[in-house]
Amino acid sequence: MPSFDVLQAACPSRSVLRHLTDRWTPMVVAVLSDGPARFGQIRGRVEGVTAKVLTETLRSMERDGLVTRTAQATMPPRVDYELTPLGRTLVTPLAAVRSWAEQHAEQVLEARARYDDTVD
Amino acid sequence: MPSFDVLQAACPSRSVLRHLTDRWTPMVVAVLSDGPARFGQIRGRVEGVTAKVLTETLRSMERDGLVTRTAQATMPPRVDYELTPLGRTLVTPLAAVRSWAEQHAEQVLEARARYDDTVD
DNA sequence: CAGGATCCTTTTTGATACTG
DNA sequence: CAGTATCAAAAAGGATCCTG
Repeated sequence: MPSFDVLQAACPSRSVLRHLTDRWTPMVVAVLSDGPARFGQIRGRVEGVTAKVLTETLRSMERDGLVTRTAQATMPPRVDYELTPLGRTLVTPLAAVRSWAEQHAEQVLEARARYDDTVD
Repeated sequence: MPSFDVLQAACPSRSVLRHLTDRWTPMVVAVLSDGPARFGQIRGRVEGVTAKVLTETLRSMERDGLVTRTAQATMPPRVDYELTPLGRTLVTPLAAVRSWAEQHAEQVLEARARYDDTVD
């Protein structure tokens, strides 16, 4: 079995890492970790995403095998998204990073203020 | 104490998360987790970064209080970077994501192939 | 060696209007 | 409702040349 290494330029794991760290991916995973959700529900919880970008994010996640998309051709339409088993293995790692951001935001903000203060 | 939530548009933790998921940040953290390193060493291990972008990444990390920068005004100059205590708390979470990317790259690649195959 | 300064290309993200 | 299509803006990233 090949060993993947993100430090290597040509390693495919880089494109995987890239997607995981897309702007909205960690948030979408956070929302879907609570269970399946409809497009509009996701959009409502992830403040600030536009429909277009959310669609792109979900499409990319679907392509990578992280979520499933179930559409019902009713009127109005209803589309449900759900994490796949693979996607679920991502919940913990991404939650850790997201949680780090929330729990250390204060310290980072202070560090920035200090840095910007030292006008050197 | 305020509660930070990345799902909220105006929450400062979003900009923190944004930086953590910058293209090169997880890789730089991975390299520095082995101990302090010089600019050139980091650049050598993180394949593909240009000096300009690596400088920007390190500067941003320094501003956020994640690394320290120690310059020696010798000729040629020597600059060492090292994770701060705060930066060190980031090693595990980021390593988990990076590790996920490496360990599931194969599955993701397969999922992509399947998706692209289904030309629907 | 470690960068700063410029210029430029690519990638992402967003605003808006429209549709099955 | 859940998108798509277009257009525009911004941001990130990169190539190249220069310097203490």
